[in-house]
Amino acid sequence: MSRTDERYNVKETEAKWQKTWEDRQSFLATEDPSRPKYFVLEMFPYPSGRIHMGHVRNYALGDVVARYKRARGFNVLHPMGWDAFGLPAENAAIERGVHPAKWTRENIAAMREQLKSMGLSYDWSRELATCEPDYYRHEQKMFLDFLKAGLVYRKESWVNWDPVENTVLANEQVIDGRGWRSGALVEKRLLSQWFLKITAFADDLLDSLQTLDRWPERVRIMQENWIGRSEGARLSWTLLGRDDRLDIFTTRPDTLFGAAFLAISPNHPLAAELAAHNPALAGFIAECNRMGTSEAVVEAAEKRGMDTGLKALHPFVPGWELPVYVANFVLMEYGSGAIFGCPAHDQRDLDFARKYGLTVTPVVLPAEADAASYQVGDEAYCGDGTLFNSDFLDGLDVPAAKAAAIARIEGGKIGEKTVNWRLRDWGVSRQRYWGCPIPIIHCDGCGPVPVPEADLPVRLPEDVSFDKPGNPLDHHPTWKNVACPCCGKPARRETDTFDTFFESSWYFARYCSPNRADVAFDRAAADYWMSVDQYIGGIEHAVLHLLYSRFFTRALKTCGYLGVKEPFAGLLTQGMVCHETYKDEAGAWLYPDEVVKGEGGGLLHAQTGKTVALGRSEKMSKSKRNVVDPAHIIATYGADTARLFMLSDSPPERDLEWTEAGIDGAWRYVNRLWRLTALAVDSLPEAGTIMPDLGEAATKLRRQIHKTIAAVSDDLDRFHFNKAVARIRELTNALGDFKTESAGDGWVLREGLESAALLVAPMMPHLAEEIWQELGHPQPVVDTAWPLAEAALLVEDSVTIAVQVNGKLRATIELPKDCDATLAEETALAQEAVITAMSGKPPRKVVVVANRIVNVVV
RNA sequence: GGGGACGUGGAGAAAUUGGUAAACUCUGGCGACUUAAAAUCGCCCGGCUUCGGCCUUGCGGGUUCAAGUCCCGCCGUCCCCA
Repeated sequence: MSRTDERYNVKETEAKWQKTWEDRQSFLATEDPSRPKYFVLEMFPYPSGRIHMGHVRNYALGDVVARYKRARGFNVLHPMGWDAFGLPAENAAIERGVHPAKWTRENIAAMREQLKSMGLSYDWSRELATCEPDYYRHEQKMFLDFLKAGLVYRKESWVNWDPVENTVLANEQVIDGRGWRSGALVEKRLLSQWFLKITAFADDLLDSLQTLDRWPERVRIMQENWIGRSEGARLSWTLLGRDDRLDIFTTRPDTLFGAAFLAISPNHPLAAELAAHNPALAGFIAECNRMGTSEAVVEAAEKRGMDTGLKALHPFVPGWELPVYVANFVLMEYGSGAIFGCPAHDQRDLDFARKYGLTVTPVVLPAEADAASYQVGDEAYCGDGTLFNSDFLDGLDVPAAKAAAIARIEGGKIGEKTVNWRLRDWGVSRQRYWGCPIPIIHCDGCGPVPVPEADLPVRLPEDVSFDKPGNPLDHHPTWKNVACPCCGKPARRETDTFDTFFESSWYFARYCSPNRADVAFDRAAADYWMSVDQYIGGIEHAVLHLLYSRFFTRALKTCGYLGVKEPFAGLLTQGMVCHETYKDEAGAWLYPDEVVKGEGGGLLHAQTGKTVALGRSEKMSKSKRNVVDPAHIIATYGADTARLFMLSDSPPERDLEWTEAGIDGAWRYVNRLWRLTALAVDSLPEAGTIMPDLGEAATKLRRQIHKTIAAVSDDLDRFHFNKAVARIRELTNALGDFKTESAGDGWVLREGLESAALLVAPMMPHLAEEIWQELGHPQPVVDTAWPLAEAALLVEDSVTIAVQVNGKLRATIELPKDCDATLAEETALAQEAVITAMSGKPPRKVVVVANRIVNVVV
């Protein structure tokens, strides 16, 4: 049997190299101050039980970066772990009677095997799972340290309460106002909850975005909007007939002379007070509270209000009384929960004024408008202009008027310039079992008391039952009954657990010293590895996870845990993996493997033979059944093929279209490169032979080899993986077409195959190792340095230049590189096609761009 | 409503600072090998053409010797605030 008849044995080969790497401990990371470090991290998965294509893409991308940086001489840290707390485990417990801990640990074991089959270069000795006490004990300590540092407080806050399940629901578990499982109408309840003071760092979280120059612009913009800094003024108004005053926040103090009303939130204390004696108002407030209070709902809803009968006195105009409304579009959480309305220059205020017949006085005059005739119709004017109708502000532009109004406010001691934030403090209490216990004990005498550090961790009891609705920690017979650490009297443990974003806010740093039991971080190790040099994951975490982690890192720095304040120096947000969708005649979704191609090219149901309707390509999701199981793909084609497909065609930040044809194409390439090597290897000179004299064709191929090395290196540096793949394929095509006729030819072919193996190794590590070994190298690729391009081969001595006449391509000419402009011009003008195109006219101008183009203008 | 991204062949996509549009791949077509098929290999594949060329990067303008790339105005799709 000749070697060409052999097939590439994926299964054996991939298993062999995975074992080799493991035996050699190739990816074990240790601190080594003599080498530059590189910390590359992919967002750790929730252990749902099986990996999906999104994981495959994420981890394939990360592994390319890790292996490439390793080959380039960096000391690489590339760890993996499990975001192991969360609701699905509790759902499994309720639905299938399996304990969350068992369910989670089994899922982790299954997914670990799946990840290992991908051949990823993780240091598995650093693996962590957030549900284990040796992980979460440290975050209980952090919480207590944050408490000492004044970064934690307790306050009452509204939650979604499911009265049937006796439990709190996350916003996404409330569908059309009802609990997702029970279907019961959700109630709002006030609960005492713990908050982390993320707003204490609002300024720095915003300003430091500018230093994150290796983050995508759009993620920075999203965070900027989320933090939402706005400058304005706090202003307190006198209320007629009352001793107290009403504080409002405004970003437009310049428009105070256009004020028509004041409005307070339905949840404002003043509203509650007035409603006590006013049933109509109480009814209106109740109605407002049935509507959601999110900004989105408020924006969309009709602007409605009710006059309280109260009057407020204008701060600048004696005797000017304004009505005070309760209005549904004023949020208690923003500013002070009260505003003044200037209808002419704010759309919401205008809608409101028109509805309730309030006066609309314009005070900002647009540049071209006439002061005498200017009026505001259905659209408020929010642009720049000159103040009028405004007493001491008349004639000023908007910024100057703001400053002048604030100066007058401050002078009168009725308010001050202030900055307001959209960002709210982070409520971390969850009324859930499967999470990290909050280390607090409630004592009737002493109040909430921190668990003494010596008693940490507060372990989650495993002997719980999910028979009853509600939080199992609450109805555990003994767990919550403890003595107060202060007075020793009977007290109760906090039964709330942390939001699971808590665990993911510091896991990256834990990888630096995951096995230290006594401390969360070994300072020397953390100082060496942090920050993460490249973080890779989905755009869906652009705001919450990334912002919480940035906050947490700052809080940890404040408490002396870490030396850095930014967790992630570089960020790559990958696109989704999409697939076509299919529906049968009844309109039910079909899995891709239920669909076959018919004779005429139409789609048919594999079993019934009935027509299948093709839908648009969408993100793979269980509900639309447009999913392909990575395990099946890897079992059939191998990890390298799956990885190659993930990296080919689309740039990483864009969505990727999964196709059967595409995976076939990747599979063909794997075999092609293998076959090319297997076929050629016997006729090649030994590895390490000195370069003989080369013929013209061999020299040309060498140039291409070294240009490819340079280009692929550059592509990988910039995460242009699809371009890198294209260039390696181009090189492979050239190697396949190359005819070896002399010893020199064989030498260059070897150089080409070796280069292809090394270049492709970050993407297809198993195949690369196999080829590399086949080519006679005893040392694996994983311990081989990245190839370097010979600079002399990157420069061409002649270049092809385009010749245009009036901007239209007429000829191409071959010229020595960097040649004289005169030579270029003369050669260009001598071209027959150029002469024809000029049709006898003399050139008016000739533009010569060296090594690129000659443009003749006639 | 506000903020952002994107729009290039039948499809995914390439195209340093404005400088030869469509690299690489998929699909499709033709052919070779084969008893046949698979696999593999070779050729073709934006449109029109009087075979000289002409047109073509969502649409309409503009700047420039030169625009996929820059500017202005539209249209469409997607994402975030949610």
